[in-house]
Amino acid sequence: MKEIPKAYNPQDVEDKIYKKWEDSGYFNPDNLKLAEKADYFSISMPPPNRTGTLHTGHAIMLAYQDLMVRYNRLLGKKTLWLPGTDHAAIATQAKVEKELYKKEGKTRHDLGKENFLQKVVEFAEESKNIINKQVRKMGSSCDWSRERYTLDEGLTHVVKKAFIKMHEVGLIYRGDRIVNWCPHCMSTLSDDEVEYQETKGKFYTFKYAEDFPFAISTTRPETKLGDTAVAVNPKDKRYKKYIGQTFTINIGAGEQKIKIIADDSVDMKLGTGALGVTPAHSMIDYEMAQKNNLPVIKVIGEDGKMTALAGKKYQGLYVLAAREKLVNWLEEKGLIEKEEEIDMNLSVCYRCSTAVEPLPSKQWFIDVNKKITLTDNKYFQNKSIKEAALGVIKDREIKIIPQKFEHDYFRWLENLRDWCISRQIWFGHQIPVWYKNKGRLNEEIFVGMNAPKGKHWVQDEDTLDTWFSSGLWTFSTLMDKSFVKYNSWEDWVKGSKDLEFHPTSVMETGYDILFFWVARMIIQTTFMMGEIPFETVYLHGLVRDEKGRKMSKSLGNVVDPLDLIKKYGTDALRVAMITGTSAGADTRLYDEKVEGFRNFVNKLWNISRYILTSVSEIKRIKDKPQVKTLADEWILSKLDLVIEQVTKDLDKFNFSPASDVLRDFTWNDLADWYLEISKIEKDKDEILLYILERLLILWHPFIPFVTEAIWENFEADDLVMVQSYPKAEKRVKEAEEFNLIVDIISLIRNLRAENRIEPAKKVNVKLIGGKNVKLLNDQGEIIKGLARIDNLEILNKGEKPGQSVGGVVSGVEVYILLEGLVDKAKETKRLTKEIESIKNYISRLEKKLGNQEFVKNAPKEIVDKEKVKLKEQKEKLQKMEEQLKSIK
RNA sequence: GGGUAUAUAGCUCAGUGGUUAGAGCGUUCGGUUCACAUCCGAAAGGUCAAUGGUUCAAAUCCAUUUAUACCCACCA
Repeated sequence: MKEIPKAYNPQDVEDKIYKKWEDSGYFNPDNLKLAEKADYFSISMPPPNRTGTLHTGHAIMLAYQDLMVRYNRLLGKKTLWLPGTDHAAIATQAKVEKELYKKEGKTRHDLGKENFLQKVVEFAEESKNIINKQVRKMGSSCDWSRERYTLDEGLTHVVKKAFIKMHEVGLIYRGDRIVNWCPHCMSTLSDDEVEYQETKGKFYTFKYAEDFPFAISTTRPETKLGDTAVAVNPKDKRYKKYIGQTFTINIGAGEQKIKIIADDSVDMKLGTGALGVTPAHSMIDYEMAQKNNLPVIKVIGEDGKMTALAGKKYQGLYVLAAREKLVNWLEEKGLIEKEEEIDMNLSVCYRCSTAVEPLPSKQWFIDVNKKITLTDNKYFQNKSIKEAALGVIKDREIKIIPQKFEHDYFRWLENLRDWCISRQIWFGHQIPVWYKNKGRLNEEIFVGMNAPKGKHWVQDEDTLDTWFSSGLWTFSTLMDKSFVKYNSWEDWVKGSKDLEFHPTSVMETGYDILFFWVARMIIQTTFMMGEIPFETVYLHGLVRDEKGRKMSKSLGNVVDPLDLIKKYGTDALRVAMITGTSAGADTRLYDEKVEGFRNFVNKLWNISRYILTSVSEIKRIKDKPQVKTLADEWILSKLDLVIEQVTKDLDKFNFSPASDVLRDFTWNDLADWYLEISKIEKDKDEILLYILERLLILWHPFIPFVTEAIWENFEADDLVMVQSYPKAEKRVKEAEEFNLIVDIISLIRNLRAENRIEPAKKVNVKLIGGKNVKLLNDQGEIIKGLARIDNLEILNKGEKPGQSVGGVVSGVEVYILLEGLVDKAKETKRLTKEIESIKNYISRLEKKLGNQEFVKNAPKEIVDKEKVKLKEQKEKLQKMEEQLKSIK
């Protein structure tokens, strides 16, 4: 007999086990021994950013996905979990820039594009290695042979194809628009990359000039240097007479012509009810300017400083300095009427928290409203991107769990504006567009896979939004890495065997990137493939600290998943993150919680140790062993119920309840009760092994390491990760269960009588579904305190099932209410009560309807309604009576 | 400003119209050489946020209120 350590030590086994898994080749579906017509199950791993290390968000995602993947693999499906990483353009570049500045005091421009990119690539490679090591540490059973990277050759090729195809049908266009500009990253941002911070701001009310007829209000006086109009509400009597007039002012930028325009969107109550229109630096103002044909004057540059158009006095100043200077000047001139402190939301860059500057700029956009028709694509038959992406969720082709997020998804899409996809970043997919004579009148543009022939073609310097490539992730990763042998896109798609795993089965990710990523995958995949990217979206919540706060460096409450793994083991961390939470709900993670599951893992280890060391021979038990006592029958039927419940829960993505059920069975029923019995009633080897074997498989998706480590004791057999999932046997008849309980109670009495259990000690009666036996008097009221078995007269075995077990305590008649597994008594009682209640109701209804006066006088609808009710209740009654009969 | 959640034991959470509302942790008490102190047993602890309504029956459905969280918009 092999020595099994007293306590489970994850550190000793995890790496070894992972290596064993990886060496087995079973992460790769091609190596699974499968039934011929096996279904597939596939998940694309959301690629972690190559920006450093994994955090708890990654850990929870890996735990969920590995759980689903292992479960489906055990079910015998052709299972693929495809790993990879994301280059994360802005994020990665920003990180390297920060390091560079910290270490060498240099900017990317000091290094030059080539040298800088070299550094980024090195950093990204290093990050990848760290990340992949950590993904392994989490026990992820993903197929490393299929690992992909958003910047690898194949994917880059797909990205270009996507751009070109979208351009061809007119979805991608180049245009002048107001974009969100981050002066620090020196790049555009999409609307979703802008965040808001609550800040205190000053709300100034002033006149442009002494002779200007009224004052305007703003929080950003410096932008007023670029004003070309003042907008007022057309209903506003104060200003009606000025509409259409033009005034000339000079606040430092030279002569500015200000036209008074009317616009419904102006709030008459806010400030003076007059709004200075700065077309170049506000989205709304820009729209007004378009409507009214106003000039756009750009007074703030890409570097966040005032431009020449802002006037000599202000040129070159940062916006805040310019603001101060202008306000001082206005004060001197006595033009300021009011200065108020207000709370406002400042737009900031989601990467570097720099204030975002809206700027007019020429960029590439995806048109979300243009209707297009594509051959062989059912989603795009005179449909826009918006409509197609709405349709797949509305038609429930894609299911979102939890469903409440569908609402958010719809609202986001409905309000979606054209998506700006060009970024002024060096690291990423360079836009596949070449120019000749860029910016001149005779400019030529070429869009294609490679540079066109001929001289003087220069490729667009910009790169694509990182989400443009991630949006293609589910299918691009399944296409052959090498496309060289294919002549066309169609050939490539046809020749890529792995596309059999597409659409992927599940997309599991955090709800925080529903818009960023999930929505874009839907958009781009339906467009490129005429296929949905995934069938189900499972969204998990954010991981928070013990107090429910977001983890952040500044709060110092960041939990490193690796620390927890070191302390408690991967299994404990995994199950701690999944238990006690539901889809879309945030999870709190803290030491005590993980510790609790470490204790459980150790418990399972010891249960196994006990069984494996006490049986005479360790072997697999294929068929249900022979039942010798009622305790055997009980534990085996309980196991069946557990299998049934767990399977049902996992199929419905209810992970937490599944682990609860398993834990309850393992700890309360098996360890605390049945193992104790087995010490007295001998000859239970087969049953113990039978249960252990199945229990390990059931637990495996949750806690893969410890289950595999224990499984190693079944030496002759393959890994637990490729066993077949247990199926529930036919449920034993309820009467048997009933008798079983009675017998177990008898058993306890006998044990007492033989002095094998101390008579004074209260007996553990948790055997019944983990619940206590409670005593009721004949009124059905609880007699406080636990049933002392000593005081009970156990019923005869022949007692009719469906009734409580009765007895006498101190002269009072009592009933044991059997809860949990055997709930016949409970169910009977409940049904009887309900039936009585409904009967009562029915008789009242009948009486009412039998009353001629009521039928005559009451409105017809009410009478009809009552009739319908009566019918419904009668049906219900019948159902219940049948139910009651079936129980009896 | 618009929206979406959430509110159940000291804490973290189950409970998806039907008995007497549950679990884990924590607390208190008792035990423990014999698989496990990373253990075992027991107890205490609840106006199910408030109010009103629907229903034969409400923690559960509806409305209002209060509190909290998140998302979106606006930022004149």
